[in-house]
Amino acid sequence: MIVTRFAPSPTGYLHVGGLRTALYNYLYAKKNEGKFILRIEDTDQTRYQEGAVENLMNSLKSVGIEYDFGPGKEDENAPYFQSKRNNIYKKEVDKLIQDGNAYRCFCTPERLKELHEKQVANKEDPKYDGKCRNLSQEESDERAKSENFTVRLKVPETGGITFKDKVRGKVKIDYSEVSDQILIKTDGFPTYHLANVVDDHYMKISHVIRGEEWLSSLPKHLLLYRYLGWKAPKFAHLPLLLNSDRSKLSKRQGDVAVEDYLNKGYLPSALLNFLALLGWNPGGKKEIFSLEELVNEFSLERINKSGSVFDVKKLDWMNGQYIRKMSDESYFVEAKKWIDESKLKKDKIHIALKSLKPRLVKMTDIQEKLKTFTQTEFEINDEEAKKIIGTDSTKIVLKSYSEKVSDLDELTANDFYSIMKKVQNDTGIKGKDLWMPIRIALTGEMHGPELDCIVEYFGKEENISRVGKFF
RNA sequence: GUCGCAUUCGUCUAGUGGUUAGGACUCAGGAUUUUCAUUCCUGCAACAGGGGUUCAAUUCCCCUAUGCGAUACCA
Repeated sequence: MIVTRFAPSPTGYLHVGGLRTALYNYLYAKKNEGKFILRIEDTDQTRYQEGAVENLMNSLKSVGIEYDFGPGKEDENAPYFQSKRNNIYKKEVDKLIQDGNAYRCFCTPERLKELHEKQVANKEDPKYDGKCRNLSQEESDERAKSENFTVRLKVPETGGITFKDKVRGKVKIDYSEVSDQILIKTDGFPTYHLANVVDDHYMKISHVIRGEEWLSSLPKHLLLYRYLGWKAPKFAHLPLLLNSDRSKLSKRQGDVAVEDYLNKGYLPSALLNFLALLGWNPGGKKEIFSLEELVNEFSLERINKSGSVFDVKKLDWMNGQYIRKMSDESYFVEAKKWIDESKLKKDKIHIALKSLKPRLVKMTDIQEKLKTFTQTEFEINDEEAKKIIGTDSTKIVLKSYSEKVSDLDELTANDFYSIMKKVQNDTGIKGKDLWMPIRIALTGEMHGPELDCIVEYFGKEENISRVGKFF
């Protein structure tokens, strides 16, 4: 049984990099008919943020990534908050200490800081010097009664470990590079390393798919599995998402929160598609994939090794593709979330919306572009437009147009073309000189949606009144 | 500093011991469109550098450079 998990710490919002990690875990589980778990890693009390968990879960939900087990979906492996699993960690740590694979450390933060500075100054590897490593059982027990202490992992002094990563292949790290990691903090909470290994074991995680920043600490994790007598899961370390200058994707250079992108009018499906292809691809020339297709195509073998730049331009393009690909019905539903319907003519709202469909990059663009239809007063700002609207030829066209529209009972897109034909015949004016005056008189702009949509939207009376102002 | 990982057009990427190194985004040009957008076509543009191995290396090995990550009582 394939079981994967996404294990974020609730420090604020869901990062797009986190979403990609979640997505890969989800895809791999679903592809193999396994389970996908959400676990909240909230062992650092100092970083706790009000509402962060809700925010995280909302973001996941709104992009359509659903977990099989996790907060609110408990099974026998619950709870899914690390802060509520302390008794489990305690038990395992006691075992580690008893077996001599971990030890209490009574060093103060001050001493540790001093040690670190000294090592850096001497150009030594900064790592714990092992002062408390060989304390006798009696001394350790005795001091534990009155002193604060942490618990450290006893890393072998010699040798090393070679492990296989599903993405990187063989990686070799010497134990001399690995410090005696703190497993339990003075406040009694476990560090990531311990909690992670213990939880992954008890939650029967088969594949750990996580960011590359964890690759270097894998020896510690593997050591824990060994000391605890557990079989380690398979590991896949993902390449990082980068800013355009190739630094780690950060808030300073643009949006990183999933909710920011959603609020800006990127469609969840487009965001997921885009993210999926950052660091993975199925090999063909196809680029647009539904979530279902991603599930079918996904494989760990095709994950790239190097970091990828998050290019918003490409996301923009992809979002546009998704908007255009939508059926009109679902597009209307989506579009209505982004507009103030009361400003539009109820019976003609779909005419306006549809004319905008090929013109949108993000759903938020719709508000601005709708102005063509909603504004009742406008000034002509474009110099060329001003020139065109003032010519005699324009006045002739508009007058003729107005007269012909007046003869109609109703003005539809179809009528519009036959009317324009007549205007052309009567005035002898054609091409740009014929069409542009109508557009400018109606909208004040040189550019915009298809004229027939605009004309039909406004209807007979408004066409006459708008055009009438210019001759 | 040390250790680890990485390196194909500006960006995302495909690919191979012998290829005109392919696609997508961006950009430029063109076609369609009464405008803009869409759509379509064309073009620009890459195997980090140096050594090996080999008849042949972008592809395999080593070194260098560069980038990133780790080196926390953060995850």
